[in-house]
Amino acid sequence: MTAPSPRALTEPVEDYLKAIYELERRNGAASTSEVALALAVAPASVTGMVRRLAAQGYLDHVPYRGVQLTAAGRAAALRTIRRHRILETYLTQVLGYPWDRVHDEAERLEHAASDELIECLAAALGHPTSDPHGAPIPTVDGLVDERVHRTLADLAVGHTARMVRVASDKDPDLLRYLADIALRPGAEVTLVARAPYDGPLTLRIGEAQPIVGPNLAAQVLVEPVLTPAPASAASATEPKPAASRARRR
Amino acid sequence: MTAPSPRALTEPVEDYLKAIYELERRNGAASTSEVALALAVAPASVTGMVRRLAAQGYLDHVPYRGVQLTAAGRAAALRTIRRHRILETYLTQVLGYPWDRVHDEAERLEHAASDELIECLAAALGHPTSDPHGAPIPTVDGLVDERVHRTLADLAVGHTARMVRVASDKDPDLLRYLADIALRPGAEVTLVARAPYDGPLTLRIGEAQPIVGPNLAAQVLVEPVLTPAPASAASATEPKPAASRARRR
DNA sequence: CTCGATATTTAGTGCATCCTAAATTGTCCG
DNA sequence: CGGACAATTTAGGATGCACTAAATATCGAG
Repeated sequence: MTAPSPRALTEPVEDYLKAIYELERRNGAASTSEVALALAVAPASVTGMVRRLAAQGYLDHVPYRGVQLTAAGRAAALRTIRRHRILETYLTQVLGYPWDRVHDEAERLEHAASDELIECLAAALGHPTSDPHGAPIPTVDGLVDERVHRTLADLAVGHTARMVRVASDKDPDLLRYLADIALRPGAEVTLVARAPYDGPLTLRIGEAQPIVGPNLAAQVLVEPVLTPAPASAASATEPKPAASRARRR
Repeated sequence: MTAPSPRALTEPVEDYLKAIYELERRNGAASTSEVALALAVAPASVTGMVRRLAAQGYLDHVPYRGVQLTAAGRAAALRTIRRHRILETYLTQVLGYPWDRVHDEAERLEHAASDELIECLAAALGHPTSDPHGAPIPTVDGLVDERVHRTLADLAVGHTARMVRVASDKDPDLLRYLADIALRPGAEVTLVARAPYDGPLTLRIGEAQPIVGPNLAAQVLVEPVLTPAPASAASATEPKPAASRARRR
């Protein structure tokens, strides 16, 4: 019981935890400025909030070094993510809500909907395990299959996936290139690096030289390849030993 | 254009406007302390908020005298009420959401849902004109049929209605009494007075002496009787000349 | 190993919203 | 008409969360 009350997180708090969770998952660590970028707030604001969240047991903060979610923080983040994805799924599948607005709508509703409503929607949907973008929906007790990534945008740095399809109408040049060199059935891409938040990615396709692509990552569908590289291969969230590129010392 | 931006009302602001609207409709006026009672905040807080809302053109405030919604304020209140009622209807009818929790859920969602989502839900429901409690749902352009009241709780002071049915399991004594003396088919009740917020009511049934009842008003279904008494009989919201018992001078 | 570029934190503020306690005003009764 | 009492407003704070500007720490280059 590090966290105080059961359902008393403010909207900003939920957003911070969610963003930190996502950064940790994708980059292995979350720095002040990355969080600031993700939430579109000033770095100094992040420092302040981080201090408070650390005091409340949602994360560990080593000044000038970075943050790590605690179990409580991860649980809170996952609950918010579950809400978000259930909502997106419901809005899309049941209400036929327009694609381009589903995300923002869910972003606002996720803070207002009760757990009860969310479970009600989940039931109506037949307890889906992934949202319309293919992202996994955490279970009620906070378990996610972290290995499921459906687009390049969801890949963690250092991980490899099998490219499945490139579906987009924008940026036809790069897409043609990708289709040419990479879409031999089952081609594999490895995410070498990524710009701070949702910027361009650096990819290695097969054994070729790494290339830098603009961010159409969300258009490239992939299927995960079990990478032995970075130690852990856990599917749950519990004891996840601070992934690949967190600097020790 | 008295109100500044289109969709930039905070949650507290929407709640204040909604409460003031409801008080104005039911009592003909809204005093600081009634608003405070309705929102469970200190009277001093109401004064402060009222000052701000008046400055922004949502209401007129005569210090020590009370508040009146402006057209802008009424429009904002009605939009929130529309959201609330559409949400309640959807939760109840489509999701089978438990009765006792619909209200609170809608209360939170109404501040987060976009107009677009609300219209989407309304369409899915076939554009209902009243919510599960029988309360009228304002239209998109802010029109309500103020004459529709389905329970005694919705009756304005001074108005008369025909009692239709008493449906409740609690307070059997009073109910039996009501059934005895008042439920001759088509008996009429007039609301003489009501306690500050949702407290007991004073009713006159037919020509009998007024009686004071505890608040089971929500259990007594009524059907409106057009009362000629208080001047206006408008069905819209626009030029509604400050109902019955607002003290002039 | 020192220096500078960059990341991070501290300091000092602002705004929205709430609170309590202390004036102030309005009303109504004798 | 003059209080007394209730309703209301003012004064003075507190909290959450954001911001800017000014320190300060870290890290990679030379």
